[in-house]
Amino acid sequence: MSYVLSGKRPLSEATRERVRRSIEALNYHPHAGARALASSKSDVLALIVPLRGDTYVPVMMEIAIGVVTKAREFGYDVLLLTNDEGPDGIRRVASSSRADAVILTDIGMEDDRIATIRQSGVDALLIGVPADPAGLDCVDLDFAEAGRLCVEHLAQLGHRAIAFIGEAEGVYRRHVGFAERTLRGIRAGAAASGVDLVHRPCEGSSQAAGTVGAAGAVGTLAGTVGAAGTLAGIFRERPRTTGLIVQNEAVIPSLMSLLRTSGRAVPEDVSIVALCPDKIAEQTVPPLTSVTMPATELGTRAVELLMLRMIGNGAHQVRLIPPSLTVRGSTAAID
Amino acid sequence: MSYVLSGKRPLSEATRERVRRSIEALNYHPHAGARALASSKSDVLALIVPLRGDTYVPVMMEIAIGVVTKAREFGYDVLLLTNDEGPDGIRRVASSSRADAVILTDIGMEDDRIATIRQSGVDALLIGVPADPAGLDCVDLDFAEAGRLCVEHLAQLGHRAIAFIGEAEGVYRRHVGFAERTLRGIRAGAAASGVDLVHRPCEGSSQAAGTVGAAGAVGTLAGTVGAAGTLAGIFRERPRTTGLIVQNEAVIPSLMSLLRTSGRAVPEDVSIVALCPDKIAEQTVPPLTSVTMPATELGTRAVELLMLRMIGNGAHQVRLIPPSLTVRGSTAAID
DNA sequence: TTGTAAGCGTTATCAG
DNA sequence: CTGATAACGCTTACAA
Repeated sequence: MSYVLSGKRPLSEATRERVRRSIEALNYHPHAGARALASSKSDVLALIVPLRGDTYVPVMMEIAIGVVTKAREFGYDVLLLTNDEGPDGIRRVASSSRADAVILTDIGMEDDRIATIRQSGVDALLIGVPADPAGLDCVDLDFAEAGRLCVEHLAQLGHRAIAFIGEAEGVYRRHVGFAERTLRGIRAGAAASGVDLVHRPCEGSSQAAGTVGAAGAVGTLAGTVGAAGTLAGIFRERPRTTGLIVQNEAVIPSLMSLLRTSGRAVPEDVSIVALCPDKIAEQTVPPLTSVTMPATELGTRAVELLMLRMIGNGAHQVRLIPPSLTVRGSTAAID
Repeated sequence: MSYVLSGKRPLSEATRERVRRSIEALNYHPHAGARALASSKSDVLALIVPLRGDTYVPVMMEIAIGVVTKAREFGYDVLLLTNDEGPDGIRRVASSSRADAVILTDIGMEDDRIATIRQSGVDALLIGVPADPAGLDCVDLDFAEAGRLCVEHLAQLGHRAIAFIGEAEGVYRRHVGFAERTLRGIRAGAAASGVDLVHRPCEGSSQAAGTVGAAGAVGTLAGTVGAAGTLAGIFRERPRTTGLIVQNEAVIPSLMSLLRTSGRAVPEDVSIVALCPDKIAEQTVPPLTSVTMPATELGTRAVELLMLRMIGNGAHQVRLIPPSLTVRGSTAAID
């Protein structure tokens, strides 16, 4: 017997010890491949991350760390795939038995990888929620509720005109779930509180970001608007705007600079609430009131749910993590 | 024969076609485990990333993307490990043949994982350079040269008093290679140009970051200093400082804010040159003159070199990527 | 409680 | 050029 039956069947303490010694003496190490072959389990999870630049990177990394750490606790290793292989990547690792299950991120409302998952029957877990999550396991922050929370906070402080500075335009065009849900939540919140709302997508990327003060034109990508342009536009169209909700973490620094440059003090003249990891929120001056983006937790929960599913747990589920808003220095009551 | 000998030996067009049909008909997919067992090659690379918070995350992520993308070109998959397994992680994947080689990041001058690599004889590639790279393959940005470049640029613009705002103190305590080399390069550059230099570690993390303007004390971690404290200290001790070199990308936003708050204009009163990814440098207002951190390239080069080694390429080597400085809006001549 | 042997799906070797 | 057949190292079912 290949010894290390690690509890698979009753063993006498005698042989158990005998085996232990041999395993030491021979410096024995089970061969992962052989094991996978015989047991038809690879003990590997595949994590698929986007390689696009318009999704905020630190969040992805935190998710990955969370996934790897938690997976190890269950004895699994994690294979990292980028999304440029598309649905084929999933097929590849699944049908070659390189991985036992896949974890997807950056889920679109109508994600083309979902069909592949349904067909191939791989165990899968989505970090994010598609339009139709039937028969799928998903984890995500409750973005709609998060959005609502932001508006509510601002409304309670007396703000009547609010602008939502969202993700890059491409994100909405791709119908990425979290972006759409946030927007929906914010709109609902605005309607409920009766506050005036505008939504402006905003590029987080380089060239379009901010060129106020530097020589040069604003916005390099045709039709897209960076932080500078977005902000200017907002105050031009709605001069009475006093509340800002920001989801695109990449523009936060520019935004703060631009506000100061244009003579608007935070939070005296304008309040900002961000939807981002706490780390980011705490890093600015003043620190930002924010709804936290619990990236690591998303990763760990993903693995936990996936383990349940692989154990054969019955019902598929969409687990939404309730958002929580932390008041910091960037929001204040309006006079 | 398991058919798909993919060119391993001469085949007649006849059988080749016969095989192709069967492979289609049976929806055949080679089993990775079986293949690994028989060929004793897993076609997997292990990438080990730190999970510590004081190393800048976006850089890690970019490296990972670079590694995965390039690895796929060679038909390899990438296993993601965190460094909390330490040397054991390496041993585990190597001795179980889960991976054919490992790529290490966050290399310390005296990295304890190096001993493990030398002993176990795994093919390895370090992204970073330890004190003694003999017998090892390494890739890294030439940080010493990068540091020198920063000083030189500032010196040429006429700055005589320069401050280097470095990584968090813990990074130096751990003797992380890149941090030490940068410092060395900067010191050498300062000596060569005869400019006055001070070096100040700076926490990039949350609480210690900046509390100017917000109620509360500065610096939560005993003995460490955040952006606010660091900056204040610099101008208190050397009021004539006009040049800043920043390596800790996480503090850049706070730094810019703090400078503005304290009434110092960039680049009129103080020039800043950063050592960070272009994306970050372009995102601020004004955009930062910087020496780029070619993270993706580091990842791709790592894989390329590793492939050479696995092919059996002879000599070990340390490949240093020459740094390049891009002038943007944050540096100007001092009258 | 323990030994034995039959696969698991490839690759590699050795005759034809 | 091609078809068998023995490894590869482990799991697991089946006897003992």
